[in-house]
Amino acid sequence: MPELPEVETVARSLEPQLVGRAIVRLAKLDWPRMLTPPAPEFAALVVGRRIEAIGRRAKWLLLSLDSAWTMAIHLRMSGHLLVTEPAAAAAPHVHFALDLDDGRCLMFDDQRKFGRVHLLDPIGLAALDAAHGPEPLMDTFTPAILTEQLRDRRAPIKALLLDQRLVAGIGNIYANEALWLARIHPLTPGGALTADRIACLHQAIRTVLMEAIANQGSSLRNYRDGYGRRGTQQEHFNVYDRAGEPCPRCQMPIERIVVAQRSTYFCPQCQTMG
DNA sequence: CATTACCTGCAA
DNA sequence: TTGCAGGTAATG
Repeated sequence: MPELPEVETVARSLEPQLVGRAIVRLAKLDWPRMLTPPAPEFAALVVGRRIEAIGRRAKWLLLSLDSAWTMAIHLRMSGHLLVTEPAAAAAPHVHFALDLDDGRCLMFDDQRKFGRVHLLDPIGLAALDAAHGPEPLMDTFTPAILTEQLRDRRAPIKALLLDQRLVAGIGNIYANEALWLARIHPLTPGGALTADRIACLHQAIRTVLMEAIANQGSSLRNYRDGYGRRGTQQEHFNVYDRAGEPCPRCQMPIERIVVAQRSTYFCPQCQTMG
């Protein structure tokens, strides 16, 4: 469910609740395959440790412990994290919970069980970092870098935007929204985009992600922040999940096609291949 | 490269 | 009953 803006919102909402807290117990684990390493080793490495900082890389949440280890959490499609009273860990989709030293509990609720929690040493953390492309909201993401990434690529630009090795953190919603904003047809081969269109796309990616963060992300089904609050960006979608509705720019009905096995929404009039 | 698998729940 | 859902890894 969450893309970069949602994960960023979760990180910011968890920070005041978790930084400085110590982990006192692995309180629940009813879906063991979500955890690496396995529970006994995991518990031995985290119990008694303090959470020093919370960050994000791509769609991964990173909890730095006061040791060499980092807890890396991926919410995948339906996961969310909450800090609340320990009794709430009994809820049916809470698969993992850590008791904290303030009497509260960090819990991972995940209906579809795709989410993952990994404990990484510095080498593992470096590998995670290296597996992803530039962060689109950092200065390292430039039109020149994007041009480099798209050179000679024949795949549709929509598919390329979902590839985390090209640019980190974009998912299905914001790929659709960024292409609409840049007026680019989702089937345009990546390598066929001209320099000015790539510059436009670069700016569009940053704009849609920053706007979504300002609205605490999009809550369609499961997404909530670390306090259980919904985002409001879903109220501002221009094309996502709006097949048949008029394009906000030209009134032509939005179309739905499938690209890279994902629903793709676009305006057939104002989004072009060239 | 494109399928398929991983899971559950909801709406058509 | 079928298809679809904010993601990615593992297969052909």
